[in-house]
Amino acid sequence: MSIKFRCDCPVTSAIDVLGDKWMLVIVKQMILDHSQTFKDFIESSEGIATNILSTKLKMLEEIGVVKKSKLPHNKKTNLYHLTASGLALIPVISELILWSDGHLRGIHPIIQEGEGMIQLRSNKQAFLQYLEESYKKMVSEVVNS
Amino acid sequence: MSIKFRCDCPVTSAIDVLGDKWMLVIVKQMILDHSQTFKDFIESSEGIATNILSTKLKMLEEIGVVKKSKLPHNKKTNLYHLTASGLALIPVISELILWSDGHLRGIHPIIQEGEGMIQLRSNKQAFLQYLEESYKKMVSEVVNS
DNA sequence: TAAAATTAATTGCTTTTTGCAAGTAATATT
DNA sequence: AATATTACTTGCAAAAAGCAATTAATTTTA
Repeated sequence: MSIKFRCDCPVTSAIDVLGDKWMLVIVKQMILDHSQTFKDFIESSEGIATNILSTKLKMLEEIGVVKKSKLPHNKKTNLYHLTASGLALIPVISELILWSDGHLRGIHPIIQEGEGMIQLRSNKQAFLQYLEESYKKMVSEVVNS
Repeated sequence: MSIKFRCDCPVTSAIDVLGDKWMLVIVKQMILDHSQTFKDFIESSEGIATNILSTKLKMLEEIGVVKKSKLPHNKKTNLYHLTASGLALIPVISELILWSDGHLRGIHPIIQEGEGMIQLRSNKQAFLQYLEESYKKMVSEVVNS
């Protein structure tokens, strides 16, 4: 099924493909938690259902954010990794973290204040680079095994 | 109706309140188009239905992103303006523009390349400041009339 | 000042999306 | 060979989104 775009606005178009309850959450799990298998996503704290995960991973592939692969010796486990387009969502994810940190605590006080958030606050650019590099390193380690 | 948060992750929490087809589109219309009345939002190119606009404006108020007001001499027209929390979404909106610009043209070639996008590419920080200042100026001009 | 138009909604109904529970099929482990 | 794991699919229920029509208050115009 092809994607329906409402208009030519870049913001609206991004929301047409990523604006639902799950697409960016899955991308976040990849960037921050290094989730890469179906099981990894299922086990994370948001509790996505298997049918929805299956659908959303296909959509992420379709829009070019995620690439599916397998390791040569394992015919069962699929690996889902971010493409360049997926890695380019790191700044979007980071700005959402900063916004929640600054403006959502009033109505949702338990938002975590992890090491990542502290680093992001003090040096955004360095943190963006760290996320990208550590993700790429993880992928290369998994693929060379 | 109170908001349901899935967990303590700042990204997921932001998506719990803003992650649907309309919330950030409405915020975008305020930031980029200076939409402020019910009619302004209805007339913009995304074509939101009146019942959905009504619901979403209430949600934006509830989470503190928007404030509703009236001018003293006009009892009919409501004005919807961004709060500090709403203005703090400018970086999120800007990163969505940059991502669409760089990674969505392959599947959606008609994405506009306006003056704003060119400025955003060449000097992000200056453009963020310009958006905030011009929005604040618009509000103050409307309120002093 | 009465009629028409505008603004900001609400209501009823249909379609689409999301979510749950159960089941399945292939592969891997014990 | 039996059991467990991974990655799904299917059927059904609930929630959200969307359309069309209506409403009520206010403002404009004739």
